[in-house]
Amino acid sequence: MARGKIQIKRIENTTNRQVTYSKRRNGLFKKANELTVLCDAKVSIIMFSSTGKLHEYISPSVSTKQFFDQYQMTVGIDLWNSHYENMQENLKKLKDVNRNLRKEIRQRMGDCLNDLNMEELRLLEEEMDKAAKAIRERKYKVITNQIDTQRKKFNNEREVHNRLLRDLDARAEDGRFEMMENGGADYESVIGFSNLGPRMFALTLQPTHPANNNPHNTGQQPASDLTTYPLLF
Amino acid sequence: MARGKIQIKRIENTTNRQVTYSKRRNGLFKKANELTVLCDAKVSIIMFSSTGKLHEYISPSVSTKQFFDQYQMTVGIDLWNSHYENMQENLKKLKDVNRNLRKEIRQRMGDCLNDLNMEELRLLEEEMDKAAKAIRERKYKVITNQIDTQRKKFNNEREVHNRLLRDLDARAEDGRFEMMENGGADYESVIGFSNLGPRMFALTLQPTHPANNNPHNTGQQPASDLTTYPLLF
DNA sequence: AACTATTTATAAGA
DNA sequence: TTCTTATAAATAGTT
Repeated sequence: MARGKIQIKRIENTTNRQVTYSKRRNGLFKKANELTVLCDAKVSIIMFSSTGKLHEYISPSVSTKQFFDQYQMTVGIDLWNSHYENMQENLKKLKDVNRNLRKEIRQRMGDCLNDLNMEELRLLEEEMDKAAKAIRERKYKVITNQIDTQRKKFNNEREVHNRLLRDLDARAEDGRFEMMENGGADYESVIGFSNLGPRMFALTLQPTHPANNNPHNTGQQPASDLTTYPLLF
Repeated sequence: MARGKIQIKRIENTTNRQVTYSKRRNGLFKKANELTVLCDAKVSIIMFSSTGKLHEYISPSVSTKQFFDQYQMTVGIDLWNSHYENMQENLKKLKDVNRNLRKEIRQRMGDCLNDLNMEELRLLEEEMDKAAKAIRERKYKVITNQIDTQRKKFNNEREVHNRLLRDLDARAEDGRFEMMENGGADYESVIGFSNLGPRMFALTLQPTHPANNNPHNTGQQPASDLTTYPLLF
């Protein structure tokens, strides 16, 4: 446009091309800015040189993102929706799977049986029976474990108790000897005390089955269950 | 820039501003296009007028989305990351819910019972019993519906059959009279035919219970169920 | 980068 | 809106 007209076609000389790019880019940005000011417009220019270098002009008081957002709103198309199409697809699939799982649960709870045919109902019933059996077995196992724990705890306590009683007994014997040496002053009380030991001992050891006397177990399961304990340990 | 220099500041006259916007916009786009061709560059111009109108220039052979993508890559910031993160969060939540649903189903199938405590097991068993009952009831209803349908079908067929037999019988009677008049030429075949009617009739009507002779029902349910049909209709 | 002859853009008017 | 045109601005080629 000066010192000779030029054809509007790719400039083959690289240096020349880059110089022109630089000059005209500045010209473009200057014009854009003038337009912004004169006409109260918002302008965004983004350009990549042939070497891939980025240059950008944007009217003051606007961000690139705001520009994109406004652009999308105006055009009415979500440009980066395609980015998320895959994800959106996944999301949809998951929701579907979810819905089906919920339906299956409802069927296993006895609802929504209307769209099952005879064969499906039969299979479901079979599965339910099998599952119920497994659940009962598991419940039984949990019970027996609890009982086992209690039994061990009780055995341990009994052991301690026995030892204490034996100690007590021994001391009572010693006490009797002491009393005899001292005369009958506190005799009665000592007799009472010494007799208490063996009686308690008998009471505590009498039950041959440990669980019968365990307060933690009483009421937790029916009496008939107790007869099976020996088989379980 | 002609017929007098102007100040680069907002043009207050609206018409004037809009005219200038239009003229300069064309100028900008022309320059952008020249730049594209001359320097082998990619240029995107998006502008909004003060009235909100959108105008866009983009170098040929590039889409706006490609431009945005390249812009993001070059700038190194994902402008729509927040979109993405939100979606990812949703995806994760759905997967979690999904996992829990699957677990619940497994529990209702009798697996994965280990992390249920006594009370949970008890509740589950109760639910299973209730569900099993509902399923059995539904199954029963489906059976009775099937039987009802078959019964109606059979009744209809029997009705048609009876009518056919009556017609046949009547015709056979006429035929016999005709034969007697004609002499014994085709006598045997006519006798055979005429006898077939009543015999078929007897065979078909003999069973007092319709379902017993219905081929669609045989094998679908045990014989004992058949005795209940009269109660169901 | 700076210069400058020339082309191009455009403000104002029609 | 478009055309015209005088003039401002941009810029190709040169230094």
